[in-house]
Amino acid sequence: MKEKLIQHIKSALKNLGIEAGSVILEHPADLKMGDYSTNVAMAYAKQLSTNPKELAEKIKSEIEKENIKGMQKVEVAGAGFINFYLHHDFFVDSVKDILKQKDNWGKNEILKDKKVMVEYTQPNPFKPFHIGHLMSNAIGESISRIVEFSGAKTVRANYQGDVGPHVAKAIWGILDSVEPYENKSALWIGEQYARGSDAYDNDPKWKEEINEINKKVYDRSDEKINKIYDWGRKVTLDAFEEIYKTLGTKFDYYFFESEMAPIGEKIVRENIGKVFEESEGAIVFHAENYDPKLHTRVFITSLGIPLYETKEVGLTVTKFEKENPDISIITTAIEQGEYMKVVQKAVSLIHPDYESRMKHITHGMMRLASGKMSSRKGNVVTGESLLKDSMDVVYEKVSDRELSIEEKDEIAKVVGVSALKYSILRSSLGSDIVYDFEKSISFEGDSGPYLQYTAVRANSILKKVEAEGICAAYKDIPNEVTNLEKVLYQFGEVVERSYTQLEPHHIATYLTELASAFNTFYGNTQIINKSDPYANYRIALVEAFHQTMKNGLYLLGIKTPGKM
RNA sequence: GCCCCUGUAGUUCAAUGGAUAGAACUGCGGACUUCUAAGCCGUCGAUGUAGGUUCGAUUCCUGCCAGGGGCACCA
Repeated sequence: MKEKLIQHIKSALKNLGIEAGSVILEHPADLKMGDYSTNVAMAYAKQLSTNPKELAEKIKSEIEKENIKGMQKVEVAGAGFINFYLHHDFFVDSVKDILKQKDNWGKNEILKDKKVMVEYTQPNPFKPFHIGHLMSNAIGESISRIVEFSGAKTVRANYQGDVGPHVAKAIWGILDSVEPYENKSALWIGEQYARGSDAYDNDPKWKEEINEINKKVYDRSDEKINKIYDWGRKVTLDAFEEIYKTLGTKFDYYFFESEMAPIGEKIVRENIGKVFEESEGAIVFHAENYDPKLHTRVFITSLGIPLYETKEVGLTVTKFEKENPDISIITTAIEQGEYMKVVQKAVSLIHPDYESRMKHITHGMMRLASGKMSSRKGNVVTGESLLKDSMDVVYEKVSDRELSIEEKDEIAKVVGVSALKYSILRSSLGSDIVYDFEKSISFEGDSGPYLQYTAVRANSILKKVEAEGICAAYKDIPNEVTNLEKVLYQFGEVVERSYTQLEPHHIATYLTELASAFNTFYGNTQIINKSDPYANYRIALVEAFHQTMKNGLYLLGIKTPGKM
């Protein structure tokens, strides 16, 4: 409808002798002011040195001549807004359409035949999976699904730091531990990392030991260290895999720093003199020569060790060579922002055709309401513990319901994950998220569980309807159009907007509005009522709502439970 | 010092240059007791600051203030 209407407005303008570049069509904040609204009259009034209201009236009569299907009336309001009111048939048709499209409802073809690679999560073996990884995962998974809904083939990638000082610190802790390591968990390895990290900062002797281990990890010259390394890498990666399963992520690629280092190093060395330069014994990139806002970074140290920058070069080139994506998206915290600009500039000089295809999405950092997180103080909130706490709260809430233990476990998992994911995805990506367990993991109001709960209420109506053998029909339609209908059809537009801005929170905001509209409808209307001729249409409406909520939650990476 | 991000109600967040700046939580006040009350209805309450551009600015530009991040061998 939106595109069609824009075309009609453009041709109306053309008839009036105005060549319109872009036409802005929006949904008025208040549904009373129409279903769509445009400001073109105000925008072009000056150009024609005419009164916006008069121009609006002219445009209105041009549009009325067209007799657009599904349009009930056109009005001029305010300073010169043209408001469009859709016909009841339009809403009924969109409900029908939703039930026809089912799981495909909301998809578009913006990225038809395109391939998009999304890299996210990036936890490091030997270190805990912390809240930041949870954030990146929630955002990256949602972006992946939004891109998928926009018609692209999505390739999910994870990039993990399996070499470097953090590994040496953990191994130092493991070696230093009096207990045998063989049956220990990823959690325990995380604790050893914290001890090693502490040791590194507090005693030059230990620092020296850890540096020594780091070298051995690189060149694999020490049998004992190799054994611990292989064991620890597996244990932590397996633990991450469990978390991905809970979160609902399945990666197509796992890239490791150990593999990217030699690839990147080769590329960097081949481009010395062209892109990179030698300076004080190190290989550096003077990005400020290309963009004054960027800065110089070291890519290979004076000791010849490739840094993170170099590995990133290797990773970027590897991604393009393996999959040749039309768009390559990376999701990380904002702290990587400036760094990434420099690296991407360097890559662009080597491969100009990659430049416009690389996108870096940054999100804020998650911080604790009660002071800073620090691995040394031991007040790190790991992703696992957070997930577990959230699930425990849900389990407690459903404990007295008549459900089997398996059902309760599943609900705890699905709703617990939802509470967390929603609290991350509800806000735009720019700002930090202050994590306060009591407040941030909310189960009422603006929250994931609220959306799920609303879907569950709809689902139980549908289940009952099915049992009683009543079905959806469009024969008798109530006179009044509900807000629910006015919100439902907008879903597809919201998905498009989420993609063009790469902002999942638009979905979250929309779903909350949708749930609220449904709950109002639910509270005021008895839906199952055999003596009510409108009952069949209302059932269709409930079904359309349930489908839309389910598809929307999917885009947030959240499952829709049947009961809760 | 330079660069990037962010400042909206008591709190956590929305608002594609537009109409009376929306929600949620909290506070206060209600309804029904029916298909799940994790729900519904009402109410109190906000654009950091000073300019500029515009018919119109929370949104764009500039200065200032505040918070976070980054700036040569960590990742």
